[in-house]
Amino acid sequence: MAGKKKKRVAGSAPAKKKSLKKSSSGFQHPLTSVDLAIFAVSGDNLYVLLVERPDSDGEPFPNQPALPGGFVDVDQDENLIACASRKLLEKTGVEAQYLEQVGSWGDASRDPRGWSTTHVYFALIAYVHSSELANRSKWVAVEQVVKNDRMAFDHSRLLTAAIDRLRSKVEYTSLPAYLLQAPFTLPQLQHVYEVILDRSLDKSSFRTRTLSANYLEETGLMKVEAPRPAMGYCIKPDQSLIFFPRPLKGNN
Amino acid sequence: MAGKKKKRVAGSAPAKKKSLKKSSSGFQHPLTSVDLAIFAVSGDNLYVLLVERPDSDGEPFPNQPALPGGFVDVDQDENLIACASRKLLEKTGVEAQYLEQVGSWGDASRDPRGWSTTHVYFALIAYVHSSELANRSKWVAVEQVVKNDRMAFDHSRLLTAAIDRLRSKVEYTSLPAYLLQAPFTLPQLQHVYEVILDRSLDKSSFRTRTLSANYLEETGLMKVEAPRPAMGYCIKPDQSLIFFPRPLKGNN
DNA sequence: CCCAGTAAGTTGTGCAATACAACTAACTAG
DNA sequence: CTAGTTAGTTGTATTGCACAACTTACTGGG
Repeated sequence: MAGKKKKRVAGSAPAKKKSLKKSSSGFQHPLTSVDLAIFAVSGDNLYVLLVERPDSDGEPFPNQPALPGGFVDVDQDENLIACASRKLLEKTGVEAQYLEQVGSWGDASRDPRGWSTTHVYFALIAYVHSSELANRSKWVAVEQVVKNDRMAFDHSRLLTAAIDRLRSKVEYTSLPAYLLQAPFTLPQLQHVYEVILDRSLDKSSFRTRTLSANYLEETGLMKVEAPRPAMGYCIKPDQSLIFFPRPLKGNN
Repeated sequence: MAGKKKKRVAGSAPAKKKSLKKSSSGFQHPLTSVDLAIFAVSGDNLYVLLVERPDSDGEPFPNQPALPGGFVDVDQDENLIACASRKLLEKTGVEAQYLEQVGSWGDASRDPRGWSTTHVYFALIAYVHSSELANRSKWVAVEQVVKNDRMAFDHSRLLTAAIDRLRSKVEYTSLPAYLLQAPFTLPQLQHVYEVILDRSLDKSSFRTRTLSANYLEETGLMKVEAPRPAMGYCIKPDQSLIFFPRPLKGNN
C-alpha cells in the first residue's frame, strides 16, 4: 500500500488550537469514515443494505440501523474508493457492478465522538440472497426505510442523497443494467427502471432508446417466466455508463 | 461550537493498527482539508483563482500554484461547506453566488505529510478585480492552467474534475447566470455560456430556452456596449438552479 | 438628415428523441 | 384449437432545440 507514507500523522500536537500555523500539526484531525448505500432490486422492490449498529463498549447508536461503513484504515486502505470496495465485499461477498461517489459530509455534531467527516458511495449489485449477507446486515426496501427514518448518525440524509442521485441518474443513464445479472431481457431491464422510478414506462420508447444506445450485446433467446421467450442481453465488454440524450418523461 | 463534542479525538492510540475494534481510537486519523475551485468570467475567458503555496518551514510544494483551501479547523468550522465559504471569503472578499461540492479525494500519497483527504467545492462569483484579491492569489485563465499543469499536490486532477463538472452542468442548467453581476442582458449571459463551452450558440434557441424557463426577471432596458439597448435581467429572488429539459447541442 | 453598420430580438421551418396507441408474433395452458 | 399473456413492431403526435432569414433600434460618418 503506497510506499512513501510517513508515520507522523495523527496524534502529534493536541494542544495549540487556533494556531495560525497552517501545518497539519496545528489542527485537530476530524474522524474520517466511508459509508455505502448498496442497492439491489428484487421482485418489485428497490432494496438498500443496512447493518445493525453494534451493542458494545461506547459505540454510539447501539442496535440502530445504519449504512454499512466505518473509519478509513490508513494502514489498509490505499484510497477512499478502495476503502469503499473493501467494505462492500465484507458485507455482501461480491464486488460492485457499479460504484460512484455521492459526496461527503462533515460537521461537529454528526458523530458524538467528535468532528467527523464521511465519504459516501453508492454501489449497485445484482441481488444476493439475504442468507449470503454478513452478520447483522439485511436488505430493507427503500420505500420502508424512507418513512421509518430512525437511522444512526445522519445516515438518513446520506441515504436520501444516495437515493436522489440514483433516481435522477436512472432518468438519463443506463445505470439499472448494473442491477441485473447477465443475461437479462429488455422487459426485465425495463422493470428495474420502473421499480426505481416507481412509475411505468412505455415499452416502445424504452426499447428504441435502449437498443439505439448500442451498449448491449445479444446473448440469445431466453426462456423467462413469460409465455414468449425473449432475447437475452449483457452489457458489452468494457462498456461504460451510457448517458441518453434526453431524460425519460414517464407515462401513465 | 456545537456542544456535545468530546475532546478525545486525535492522538490517543497510535499503536494497535489492524485492531478489530472499530472505534475511533483504533485508527489513525487522516488529514482533512477543503479545496476550492473559484470560477469567474471576464472578457472572453473563464478564470480560476489560484494561490501560490507558502515558502516557509516544511510546507510542501513551496511557491507552486494551488487551489485555495486548507485544513478544516474543527474549532472554527461548523461544517464542510461553512469551511469552504470561509476560505472563499478570505481569498476574494465576496460570498459565492453559487457553491457546490464536486467530490472528495483521499489517499496515502497525495500529501507528503500523510494519508489525507480533501473535500472539493466549486464556487461561482462575479469577476472581482485582481487588486481586490488576497495576497499570493490571482486569476488564471482555465485554458492556460490546463496545459501548464504544474500544480501542487493532486490539485490538477481536482481542478480538472471541477472544470468537467462545470462544463457538463452548463450544458443543461442555468449555472452561468451565477457568474454575472445583475442586471445582465441575455446576450451577455449567452456570452458566458459560450466562453465556458468554448463554442458559439444559436441566439434564437438560447433565448427561447432561457426565457421559457422563467427564472429571470426583467429589470428594464440597459445601455450596453452595443448599438441597440437590451433588456436587463436578474435571477428571480429565491430562485434555485434551473435544469433544462435537454442539453445544448451547439452550433458552428 | 440620410445611410451603412451592428447588435438586439423575432419568425418560421426542420429534426431528433421520446410519448402514446394500436398492432402482430410466439409461446402456454386447458 | 382457442383464449390469454407477454415479446416485440409500427405509425403518428409532441416537444424542445437547430438553423436560417428576417425585423428593430440604435450608432456614427458623410
